[in-house]
Amino acid sequence: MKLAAWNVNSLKVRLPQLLDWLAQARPDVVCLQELKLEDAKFPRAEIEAAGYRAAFYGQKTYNGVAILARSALADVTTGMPGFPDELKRVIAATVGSVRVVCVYCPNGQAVGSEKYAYKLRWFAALKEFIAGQMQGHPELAVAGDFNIAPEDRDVHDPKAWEGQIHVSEPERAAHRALIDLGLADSFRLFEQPEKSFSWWDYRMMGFRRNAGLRIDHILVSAALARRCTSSTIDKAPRKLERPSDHAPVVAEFS
DNA sequence: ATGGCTACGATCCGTAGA
Repeated sequence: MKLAAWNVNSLKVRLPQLLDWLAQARPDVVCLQELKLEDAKFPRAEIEAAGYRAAFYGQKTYNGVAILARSALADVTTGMPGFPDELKRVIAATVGSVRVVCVYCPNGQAVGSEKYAYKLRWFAALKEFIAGQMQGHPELAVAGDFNIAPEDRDVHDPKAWEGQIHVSEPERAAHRALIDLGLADSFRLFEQPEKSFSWWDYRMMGFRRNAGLRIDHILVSAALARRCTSSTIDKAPRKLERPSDHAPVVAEFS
């Protein structure tokens, strides 16, 4: 099974790139973030014509998540129980024996801001939600845009970013709390090139300078980690005209 | 000098992202 996560930064704008990428990469399951469209405008026909079923949870302008799969999506849930949120950030579904949780974690804007406090509250709720999901689902993946670079090696310029949003210690502690539930960062199960990132700023020629962050992750339970045969970042779509600022991350399982 | 793009929905600028 090939599982991917991609923040497309507007599904409307990126749909042609997504369809091309699905045809080339042929993932079995794809977690999408930042659809930026309401459910009535979800391009269901195009996605189905590409061979995928879809569960989606969208909203206008901001946020919005979806799970695409070549086989059936069962037990679809949206949001997190116990954490009412108007922002559409979480959708989960079972594909085969694997529970897939697709997340678009809050950005946080700036350390100390109201949005930062919301980000930390949100991650506390995510930890509880995932702990619950793990109860009934030994094979579990949490995939998406976490908006946290877990370690300095996930940051192009750790000095410049020190203490900033995406790398601050409370954010990294929130990420570690997920790992401590018994999840593994699939990317770090394997030897990886130095300076591997999944997001690059549109400004300042960020991609050309490889001035990026690794903030998109596929976290896997122990049972799934044992089956994981690769975990990579596909930079090809970031090189296209009018790209998303995020690249897809991809993990394969035996 | 702390912004520089991009997307969006509102107008030709503000909000948000990361």
